[in-house]
Amino acid sequence: MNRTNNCGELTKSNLGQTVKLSGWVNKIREKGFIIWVDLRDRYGITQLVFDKERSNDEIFTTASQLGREFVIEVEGSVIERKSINENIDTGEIEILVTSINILNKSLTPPFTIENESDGGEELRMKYRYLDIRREPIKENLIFRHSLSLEVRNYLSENNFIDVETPCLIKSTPEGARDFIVPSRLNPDHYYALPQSPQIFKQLLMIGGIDKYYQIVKCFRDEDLRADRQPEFTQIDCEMSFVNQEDVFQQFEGLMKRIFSKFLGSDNTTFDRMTYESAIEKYGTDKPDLRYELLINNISDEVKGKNFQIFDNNEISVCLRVEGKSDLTRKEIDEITDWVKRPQIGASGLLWIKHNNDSSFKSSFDKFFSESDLRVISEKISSKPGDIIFIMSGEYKKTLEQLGSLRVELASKFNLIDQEKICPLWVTDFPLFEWDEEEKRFFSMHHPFTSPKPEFLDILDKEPEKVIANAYDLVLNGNEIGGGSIRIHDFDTQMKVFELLGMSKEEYTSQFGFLIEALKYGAPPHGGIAFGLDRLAAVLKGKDVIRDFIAFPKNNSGKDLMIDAPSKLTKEQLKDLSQK
RNA sequence: GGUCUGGUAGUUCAGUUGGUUAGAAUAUCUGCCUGUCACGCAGGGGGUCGCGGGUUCGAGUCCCGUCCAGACCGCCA
Repeated sequence: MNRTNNCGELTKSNLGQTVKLSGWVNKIREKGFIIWVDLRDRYGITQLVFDKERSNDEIFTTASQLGREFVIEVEGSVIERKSINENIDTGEIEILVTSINILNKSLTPPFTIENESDGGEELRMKYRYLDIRREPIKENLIFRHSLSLEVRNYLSENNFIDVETPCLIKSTPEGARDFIVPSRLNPDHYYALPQSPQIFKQLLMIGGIDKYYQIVKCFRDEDLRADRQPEFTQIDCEMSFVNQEDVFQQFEGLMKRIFSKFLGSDNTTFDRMTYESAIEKYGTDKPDLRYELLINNISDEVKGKNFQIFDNNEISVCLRVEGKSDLTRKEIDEITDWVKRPQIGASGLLWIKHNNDSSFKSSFDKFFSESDLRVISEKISSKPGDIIFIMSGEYKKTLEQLGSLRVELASKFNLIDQEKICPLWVTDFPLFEWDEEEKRFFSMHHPFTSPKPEFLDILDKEPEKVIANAYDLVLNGNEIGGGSIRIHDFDTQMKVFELLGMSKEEYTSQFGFLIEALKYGAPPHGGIAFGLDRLAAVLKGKDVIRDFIAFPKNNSGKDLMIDAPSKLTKEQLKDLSQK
């Protein structure tokens, strides 16, 4: 059975050797007297040749009966090709087959097993095992392996140890919806699958494991997106006796190693920005710094001209797009329609053209004279040839809408330098977020995030103003990781639970074990978690994480291949004491 | 929970104002082919137009409902 070589390695240097290969029939080309078969395995493609002169009849007949994706094993000699195929590594040689064994037949696959498959998403997911035979998917899985190996090596070299934490844990109401698992032995009681090993890693710190990591599955029962799966993998890390700066240094090291190994970039610089200025300048907490296109606040400049939109709104902000003053009315209308879609929800879009002849033209000329427009132009340093898009409205909403437009315009006008790598620490997140519906505070990160010490004295009085020791790592506009310095002090933790509207009974029953643990010498600690699936996709410049996961779920959380989730039998339900 | 887009041959898609036998490419099958590698040439087979109802002389096309898929909003501590 044993193959002597794989299908990706034979070259001219192997000429004359007798080899044995195994694999799948990728493609058959028949020309009457001669048959070529592209044999494919994980490592590549090798061309087999059968012909009426050099092969015996039996072998030639067998070859003529092959179909796509048949699994075969062949023996033969490595010979030089008469015409070279420069597209593949083995293109200089072929195998003149002397014996062939069909190990398994195959139905004709429902889509082509090629780099650019003709198969749609749904089919590829249903027959994922065939999809994985395709080079791009296979390469993604291999890449993911290399990435996670590199992460393990770095963390292990830096004294982190891999500790496994349980998957059947306790449900908590805070945060994302839990996936629930009924307990057969304890009727009416339920486990939850972890949204992250958060509390366990903190308990490991209290247990004296001062540097922990785990590449771990996490589960969140929320709606999916192209970059979000209900089960996903985190690189989960925690360290004791550290502050935010220590965490940054440690994980910039990890990222630099990854960028160097996988992107060939040896001197990436990490920017830093507070949450507040990210929102102000980019309208998002995950700015893409590969292009400029900053948001400018022109509220002061535009007020007082009797133009209601500007006068009555909280904020007026603009984007200056270089060299686009020649956009037509139709093009501007299209952009306006884009921001007015319900997904963005803007009520409109105003514009000023800074024409090439230095004159100005705007969509609100009725209210603004040329010199009024010049004031705005000077404020944001526009140049002849630029166009300025303006939105007005409520503070955060408007910034976010213009932020969405910023991303859209960057891609529409090709402003993104794909070669750039722009990692950014976003820092100083608020500790709490006010929820208007439930009329209470929620943790912006999670309830174990520590407030910055200088805000401790206003924690009670003005919780909305408290800044947390929390941070995200953003790469090219994607949130690839996030973490915080945790609360290690018993009193502060109780205070935070109370501010979240929890009674002593509630937080004791939900997090009693953690509160108890904080009383037994909890060290100061903090950490970070990276989304491995997303990191892999972002490093490869892809938006969709599904193809970096061997067996992903679809848009509605289903696995189309195994047909999950599915109904249970009455017997199973009875066992679980469920109705 | 919501918005949008799509569902026609194994597959990817086209299908005009509602009008003859629903097309193309590719895959598949047969024959031919003395060096192919997106091989080529000739021919054949292949359709519940997602499903249900309605309008109409007549529906792939229009209307209503429903299912499925994808993108997004809400959601994702």
